[in-house]
Amino acid sequence: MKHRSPTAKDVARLAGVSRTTVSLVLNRVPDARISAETRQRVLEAAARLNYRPHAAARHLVRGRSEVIAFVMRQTPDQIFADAFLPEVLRGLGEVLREANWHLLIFPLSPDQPPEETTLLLQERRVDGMILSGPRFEDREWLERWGQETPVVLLGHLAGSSLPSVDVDNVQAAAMATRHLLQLGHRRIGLITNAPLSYTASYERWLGYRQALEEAGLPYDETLVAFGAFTPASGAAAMERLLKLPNPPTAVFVASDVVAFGALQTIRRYGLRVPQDLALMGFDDVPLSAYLDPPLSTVRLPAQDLGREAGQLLLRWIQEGRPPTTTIRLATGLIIRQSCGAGGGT
Amino acid sequence: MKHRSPTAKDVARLAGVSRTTVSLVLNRVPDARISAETRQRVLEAAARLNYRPHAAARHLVRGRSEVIAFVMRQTPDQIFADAFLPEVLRGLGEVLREANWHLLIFPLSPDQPPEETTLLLQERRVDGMILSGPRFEDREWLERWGQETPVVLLGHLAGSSLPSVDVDNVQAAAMATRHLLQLGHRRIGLITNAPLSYTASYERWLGYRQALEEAGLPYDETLVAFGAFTPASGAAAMERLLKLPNPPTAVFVASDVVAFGALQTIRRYGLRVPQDLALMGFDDVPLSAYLDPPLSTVRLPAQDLGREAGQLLLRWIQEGRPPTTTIRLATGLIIRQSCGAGGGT
DNA sequence: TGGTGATGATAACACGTGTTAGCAAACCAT
DNA sequence: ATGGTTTGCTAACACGTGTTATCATCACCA
Repeated sequence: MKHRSPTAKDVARLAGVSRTTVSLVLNRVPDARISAETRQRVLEAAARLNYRPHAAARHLVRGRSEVIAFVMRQTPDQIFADAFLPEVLRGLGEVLREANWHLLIFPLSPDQPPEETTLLLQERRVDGMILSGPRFEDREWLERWGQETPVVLLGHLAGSSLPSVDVDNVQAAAMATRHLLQLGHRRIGLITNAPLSYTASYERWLGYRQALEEAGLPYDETLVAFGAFTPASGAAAMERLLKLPNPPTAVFVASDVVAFGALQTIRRYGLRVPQDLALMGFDDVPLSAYLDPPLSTVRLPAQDLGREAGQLLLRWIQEGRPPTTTIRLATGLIIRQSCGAGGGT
Repeated sequence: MKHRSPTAKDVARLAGVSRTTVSLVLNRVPDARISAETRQRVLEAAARLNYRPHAAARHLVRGRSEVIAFVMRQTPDQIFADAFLPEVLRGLGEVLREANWHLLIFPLSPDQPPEETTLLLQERRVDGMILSGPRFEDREWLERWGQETPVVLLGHLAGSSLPSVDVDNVQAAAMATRHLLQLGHRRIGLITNAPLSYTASYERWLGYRQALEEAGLPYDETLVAFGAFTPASGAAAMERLLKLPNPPTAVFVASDVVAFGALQTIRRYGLRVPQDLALMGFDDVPLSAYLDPPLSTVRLPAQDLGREAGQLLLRWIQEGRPPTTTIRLATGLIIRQSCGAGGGT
């Protein structure tokens, strides 16, 4: 037989007090006058019954679910490229656990309208959401909802006033490109991680240009090829670069996963990395260290991204007004062998 | 000013009927006698107000949250090895979306006691859970809770009577090993994906033995080395095998990720794959196709795993009694170049 | 002795929904 | 006309909690 789980009424009966008293004790209401002896009895009764308040009842009366949604606005391809998504969730999860909040996962592929997520809010299922990988098309919708409802962007959306957490892509891409420049390369190619309509992609492209400009080098459009999340796209992009009459001596691929495909093409052309062509990736996917040669790349503070996003959102919910902050986390350059500057084996 | 969201009472007022009628209409109660004209008025009012029932209120009165938990019982290392976890979530997400249920993510690292998840159930936050990567230590706990509360295992736990969904590891490992046998190898090594205390690891080891036995070959303990989720562990394991006086001519690595490390060691020893040593992986991690040489491996139906687990759990919840089913999904052999049977480039 | 606070606890309401029992009117058959 | 059935709707309760207003008791002081 199913055991009905104990309610506050049961605790009250066992302790010989009213249900109100139970509530006052267990919620530690500051200015409630309860004698030490009664308090003790209530606590013991609750412990003996192993009482836990019913989340829905609490939600109903308090107006808070203590749940937030993590909306994944990515194609399967992107999720696959986002190899560090589990890390993000881990950071986020830690923050939530400390606050005793919970996380609802809501996959929302780009062919679905963003309106579907508003159901979560209208049904009061969640108190706020983190939108991972916002898209340009979402702007109008966000503009309407973002003012009254807590939303934090993970990734960036140009022109949006919503608080967001992201990596400093421009700085990171510039840093990676500068490194190749310092190694003496003058013809440096770029393979993007995605079409430029994606903010992250655009910003990395910007960083690449910025580094070239600093070095007094012209921007050569033919040296830029476009990837689209997958290794296959990287393979095709690299092929285009290698077929140039005057191919680059180094290529910055703005995604490790795309770089895997690029590397495959390089091998197919019989070229050696880094001797014939230096390669630099982006993301520091866990497997990059195990490529041949190990891939130099840019490391993202994935766990911190999740943590910061969670803290920002909780702050908004608890304080009632949006923090105007935009957080940009710094990245780190990971030098391995593929760029030609590597140390040991 | 925050707009108070409309309740059923508002709809009732606008339609000029009682709240009860609104509820009867919107829930399509079968034997409720409502005139077509009234029904119409209610529907219009609800649409005009954009009314959505409050999930918590519904939950409270119905006794159902329509949320299930996905408990990730993995170390960070394992999650990293579980590169197809996003795929699992996608399959699961589709099933839930169709049923209008939701998914709560609950990370539970192995150093936390499983009891923590019971809070989710005691607070009635979820109606059931999918335990991904159950551990031996969880058995006692599952035995107590699993009888009264819906839990589906993703992965397998020996001796547990709970419904589970998993890959047929024995068959899969035997298939992989058989393939190497058919290529003429007689000294075939095994590098496990994890210690044998992990069921999946144990079963793959079993399949390996089974295939050897079928072929009339003795089981040679020295040819078995133990990995532990990471490439580094694979590198170390392979090193041990290569240092043998009579090393194997082929190695089955029961995890692609571990195989990456193994491959690195092979290279370090100046050996070629597959000419000097044939290699076979397991999991078909997305990047395996882009290794040098592309890794032959076993493909897991990740999306189906999630889908089946979701369906099983929903069935249990809706029918009120546990399905005694244990679902074992078949795998597929992916032949690339690393085992020496590969076709073109 | 009567008034004033402080102390300790509770009755009663609210949150928003699903559901059961019942009521009034209309309809039908005898 | 009368009694029974069907039709269309609603009042009232339940779910489990947080919170406010109120009540009883007792101590204290003038």
